[in-house]
Amino acid sequence: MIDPQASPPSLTALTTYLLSRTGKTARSRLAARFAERRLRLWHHAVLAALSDFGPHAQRELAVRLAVDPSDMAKILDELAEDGRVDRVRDSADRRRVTVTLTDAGRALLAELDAEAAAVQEAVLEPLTAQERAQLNALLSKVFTHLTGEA
Amino acid sequence: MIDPQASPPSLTALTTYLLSRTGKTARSRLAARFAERRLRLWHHAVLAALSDFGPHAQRELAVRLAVDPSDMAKILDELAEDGRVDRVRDSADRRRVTVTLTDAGRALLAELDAEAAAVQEAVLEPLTAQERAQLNALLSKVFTHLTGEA
DNA sequence: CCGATGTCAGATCCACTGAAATGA
DNA sequence: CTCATTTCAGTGTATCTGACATCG
Repeated sequence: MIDPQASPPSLTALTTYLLSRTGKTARSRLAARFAERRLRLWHHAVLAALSDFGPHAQRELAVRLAVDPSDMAKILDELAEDGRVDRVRDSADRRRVTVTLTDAGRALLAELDAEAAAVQEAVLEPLTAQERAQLNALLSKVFTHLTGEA
Repeated sequence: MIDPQASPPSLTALTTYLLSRTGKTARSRLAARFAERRLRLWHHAVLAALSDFGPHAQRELAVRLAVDPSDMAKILDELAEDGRVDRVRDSADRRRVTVTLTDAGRALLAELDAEAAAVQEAVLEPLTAQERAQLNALLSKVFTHLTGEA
């Protein structure tokens, strides 16, 4: 019986193929966990951005995360509904809305970070600590290259 | 002026986040090239599997590539329409269809392989040959782990 | 059982509205 | 001061894809 899982060698020889496949698996595993909370990966990204960089105008958030502004509005709707973020109309420029992380948002972020760490642990399980550090360094180089050139 | 591209550090510290992002970029770049030929990534995967392993029953192809059998039918429709594969009814078991790569299919595969190599070169550009080998080895470990456990 | 067709949900993208600021 | 233009948040929609389900 042939192993039905065996991928074509000419594809697995491609580093970008491995990158796509493993990345997709990691992504979908985390998405499945978030879905149990009725959340998506963007919710995590938004909370992380607010935590790392402080309050944002809504549009800045969209630009920073490379999300369509219209989609950002929906994401923030959902977060605001559960009290994870505050949306405050700017008094100087009344078109703008400043988005702030609430305590409940910080609490949620901590939980989502833990989920992400758990998924990462499962995905990188066969690697030693040193190998994980290597992998992270290599991917960082590639990531910086890709985001910087655009 | 704040760099609008800067991703949240708490996300870029996650190896799985880097995996997802770089994998998605690589995937979508290649998909964009294929789209100019009115092809998708699955077409490449199917041709590669046929080239690596020889003729398949349609269902084996679907299992091997982890594609839903109903979706495999559509992919093969499109490849057969352009004469890239032959679908032959098995004379012994007339329910089964054996899929074979044609010469035109082999020619297309060579072109798609070249496209994939070009995208990979662009993505991995900042890495030395040694680093690329390291990255491939690490990802192979992770990939084998992920596909083997499921 | 196998292949084919159809349906559904999710994500991305794009066009548009209304309010508010800006500048000629 | 007025009018055209631009920017912003928010709504709605078109499209594409992948997963699923039903039919022959």
